[in-house]
Amino acid sequence: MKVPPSQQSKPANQQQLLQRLQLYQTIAAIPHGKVASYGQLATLAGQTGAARWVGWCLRHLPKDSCLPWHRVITASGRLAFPVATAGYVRQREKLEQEGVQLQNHKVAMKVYQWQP
DNA sequence: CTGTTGACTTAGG
DNA sequence: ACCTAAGCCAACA
Repeated sequence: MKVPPSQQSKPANQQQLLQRLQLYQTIAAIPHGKVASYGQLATLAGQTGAARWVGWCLRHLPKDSCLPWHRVITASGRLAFPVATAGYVRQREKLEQEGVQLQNHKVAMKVYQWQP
């Protein structure tokens, strides 16, 4: 059965946009001085198992975004950026600025991980 | 439409 | 604790 393009115009695109917005909202909810993992955020945003998608969204974040992207780290407590890269340094500075200390390039998740 | 890619995760060795 | 392999999802060529 054929459907005119006018009627099958998809909110699918809009739905995906809403998913991203919900992700942004979730990230914005991370308290000052706390951190969350990619997988954790994916789950909270309703996209369980989409940790890599979260990474994609952050990479494509608008430059003027005010999201606390620096509070997002890997599940093992490491920063997603390779050590000694510009991104790593920026994120680490912002975290330490909030009182989140790193030891051996790792964050103590037991202490700093956000628990909603 | 199929194949790659990546700011990831988890289970095994 | 570190390395590898496989799984995961959306975006992109």
